[in-house]
Amino acid sequence: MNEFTVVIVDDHTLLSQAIQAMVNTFEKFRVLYTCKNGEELVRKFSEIENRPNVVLMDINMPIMNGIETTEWISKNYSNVNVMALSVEDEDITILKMLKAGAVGYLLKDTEKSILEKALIEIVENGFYHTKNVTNLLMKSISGNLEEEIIFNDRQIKFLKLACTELTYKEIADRMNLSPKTIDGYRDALFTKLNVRNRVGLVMYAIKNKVYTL
Amino acid sequence: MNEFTVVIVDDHTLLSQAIQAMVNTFEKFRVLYTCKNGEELVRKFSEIENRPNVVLMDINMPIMNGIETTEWISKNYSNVNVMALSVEDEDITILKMLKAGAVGYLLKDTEKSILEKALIEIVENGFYHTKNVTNLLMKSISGNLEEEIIFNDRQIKFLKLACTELTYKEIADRMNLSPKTIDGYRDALFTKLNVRNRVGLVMYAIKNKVYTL
DNA sequence: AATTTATACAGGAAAAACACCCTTTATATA
DNA sequence: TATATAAAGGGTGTTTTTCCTGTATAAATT
Repeated sequence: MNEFTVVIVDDHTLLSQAIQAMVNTFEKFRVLYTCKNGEELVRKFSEIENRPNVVLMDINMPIMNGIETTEWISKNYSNVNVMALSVEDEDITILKMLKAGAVGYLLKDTEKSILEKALIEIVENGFYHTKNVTNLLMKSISGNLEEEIIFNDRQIKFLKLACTELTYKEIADRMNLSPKTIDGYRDALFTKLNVRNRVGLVMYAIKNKVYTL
Repeated sequence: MNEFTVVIVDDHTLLSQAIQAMVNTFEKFRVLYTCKNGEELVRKFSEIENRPNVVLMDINMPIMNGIETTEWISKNYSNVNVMALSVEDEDITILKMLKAGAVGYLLKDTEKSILEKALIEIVENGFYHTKNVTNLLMKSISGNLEEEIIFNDRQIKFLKLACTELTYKEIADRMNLSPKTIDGYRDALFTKLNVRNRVGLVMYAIKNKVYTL
């Protein structure tokens, strides 16, 4: 009997267990165990000999998120297939997961039958891509994709503080820098992010999860 | 054979179907059908004679959200029990659901066994409250709870515009008001929301979903 | 009829934010 | 070794924001 094994990583226990129940109804698949976050998966991988064929990976998780975890799996267990299972359909997030090594990306509002089909495709062909993801990949190779903006540590720290009610002077104090330096940081980010004022910074930070509510 | 019926309302199809599979494994319960949002539930309630004993209700949904839907059910079908099933553990949200008539509030990171227990409690006793919810209710009656802040239409419009990169002068234009009036709106909200500056307004608006990203 | 309450708006001052241009000092890198 | 390049920060000026106090008017209450 040819049965494939699945591990589910999601911090929402109920969803995790519900998906488990669902996957276990699929003829060819069986759930080995579930994890609440990436850290738990790393631990289980070292404790348990039996490695799964497929990992169903949520992205937004505390401690160690889906992208980091996928990178870790790709690096250490390249024969384990990771399929992302997320509510986010932001291009950048999807690309990050694919770059991290995910071989599929499903939204949480897909049908049961699609999940089964995707799992089968993955174990048979090594990947499953929806139309959306394929289009995204096409956009990506043709360069029609705004590339990810990279920040250094200080910029991130500044951006986070800019999302508080502190004045720039107070931010300078917190970062042990001259207010003039903060001026520079701000102006550079205005240009880089193409925004006019602090509200633009705040919105960017929130939308791109630099600042978490 | 004494079987209770359940309806699931959630816009994430996969979760919806997975919970369905899970609930169907509970001895005493059977899922009648699932809905993607409140509107669909209203339609199904009018089309299908058989009404469920319990509705498992997500809160964040497009078109008609969990709170509105719960209100509708409470008003029109008081014998149908609504249990909220959400990722949000904000006091205000929970209270809104309870006020709307929900007889239980479970977070999505609870255990399968808790869900079953909650369902049994609800059909047997009419409610199921976790420790968190009970504590919240206690806080509520003792008045140790910051009450919900109410805004009028113009304040909401202003608050939304304050979340954009427009200056107050530009906001005044959009609202066909004098910049000085906008000054007044702003200052009143600063006091009301207890914030120092525009970032405070923006953060409040986002956290309380006055402004949607 | 008198009083409160809400709404719109004015003037003015001080603080903060924004814009631009320029210098120094490391650290790479061609 | 000459030359970028990145990071910190000074100078100056304008605009915007923030914080006051105060007025007028209409609607709602007492």
